[in-house]
Amino acid sequence: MEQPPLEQLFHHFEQYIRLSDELRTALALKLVFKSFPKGTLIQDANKVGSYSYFIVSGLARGYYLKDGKEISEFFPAENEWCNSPKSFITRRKDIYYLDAIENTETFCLQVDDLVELFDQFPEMERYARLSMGTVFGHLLERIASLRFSSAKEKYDHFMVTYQNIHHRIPLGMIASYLGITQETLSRIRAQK
Amino acid sequence: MEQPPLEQLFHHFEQYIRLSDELRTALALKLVFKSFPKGTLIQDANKVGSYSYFIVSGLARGYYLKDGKEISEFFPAENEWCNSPKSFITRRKDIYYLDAIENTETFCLQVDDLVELFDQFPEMERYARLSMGTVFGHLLERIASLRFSSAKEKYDHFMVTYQNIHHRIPLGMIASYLGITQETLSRIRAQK
DNA sequence: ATGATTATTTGATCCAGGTCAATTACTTGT
DNA sequence: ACAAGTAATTGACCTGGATCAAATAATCAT
Repeated sequence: MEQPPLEQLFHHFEQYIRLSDELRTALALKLVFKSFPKGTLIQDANKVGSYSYFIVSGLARGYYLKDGKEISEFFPAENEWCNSPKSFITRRKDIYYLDAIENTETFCLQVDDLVELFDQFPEMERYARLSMGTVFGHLLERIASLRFSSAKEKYDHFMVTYQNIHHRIPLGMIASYLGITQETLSRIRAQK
Repeated sequence: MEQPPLEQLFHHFEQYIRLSDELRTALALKLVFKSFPKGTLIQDANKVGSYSYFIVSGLARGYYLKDGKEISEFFPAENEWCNSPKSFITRRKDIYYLDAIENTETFCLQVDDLVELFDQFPEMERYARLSMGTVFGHLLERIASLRFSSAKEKYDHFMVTYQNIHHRIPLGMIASYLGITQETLSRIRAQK
């Protein structure tokens, strides 16, 4: 196997904080490189999600089951963390499954190790706060977009916010993400 | 005027971190007590929202305008922070207005002061990270609830998550929060 | 208290998008 | 390359909730 590209992850951190050599070393010791082939389950809703995965390459999906159907909720891609947020924070089970839409390479970090890092490196707290702020913004955007009245408006908004990766996500998943049926989405796409 | 009830705010902090005397003093110096009579604007979307308000008593509302109509987005109440999240973080204008649904008493904190606190007190970073986690969970809940199929389901979910304050929020605001018309909400309420 | 303003309810009509069903593309493994 | 499974499209029909309109109830200022 290749040398895992830790530099990519470090670069991500440095968008928020300056990484000391000590912190680099500590991170390198705790991160485990892990690959998920396309279609594989990354996180099972029946288990506590004690891991967070930094995606080096590939594309994942968070979803839950409603009336037996998979409802897609988010699509973490390269340079984003992928986890079951509530489960990771509260250390309890939550409703979210995660799976790999594409072959996905990740660095895996255990919640206990993260907590240790928080205790040892105050700048990690800062990183967490600032990067959460980014995700926070996305969530607010998402909430606003979900209330766009028409299916077309929702789809248009999706195409803008996910312009880099929308073509990598199957239609059915996009439909459930938008809260519309795939038939409707298919028709919206047709009439362009 | 009464002595502002700083203890209430300190108590809130202590749900996440232990407050040193130094941090208490620093907070006390930076927080400004401010009241908003019912109906008053707390934050104008045409200005950068450089303040965050900790609500001591009362009830507020975040909303934005869509096609000239007010769309309610969140209802911060006692012991919660009230701000225009994206504007506060990015220091740019955002779409959100905030107003007081009831007479509302707050402690006001300026973003620059908060940044100073982050630099001086690492435990403030931790507080921010942990309390953001709480709000994060609420947002995810909210996103899930917005996709409940029927208007009735959405309303039922609202009644559960806002069980303590739902009776204090006018029907029209609840309707826009749920993304349905007030007529529909009125009918749902009638048929119980 | 009283009129004026604002919020809520109730009724009638209509359409966007859901459901059900069948057909046509794509994938994927052998 | 082919069969089997999965994903996307297309068609016909129907319903939940939107819209428009008007009546009633609640709140507020004087």
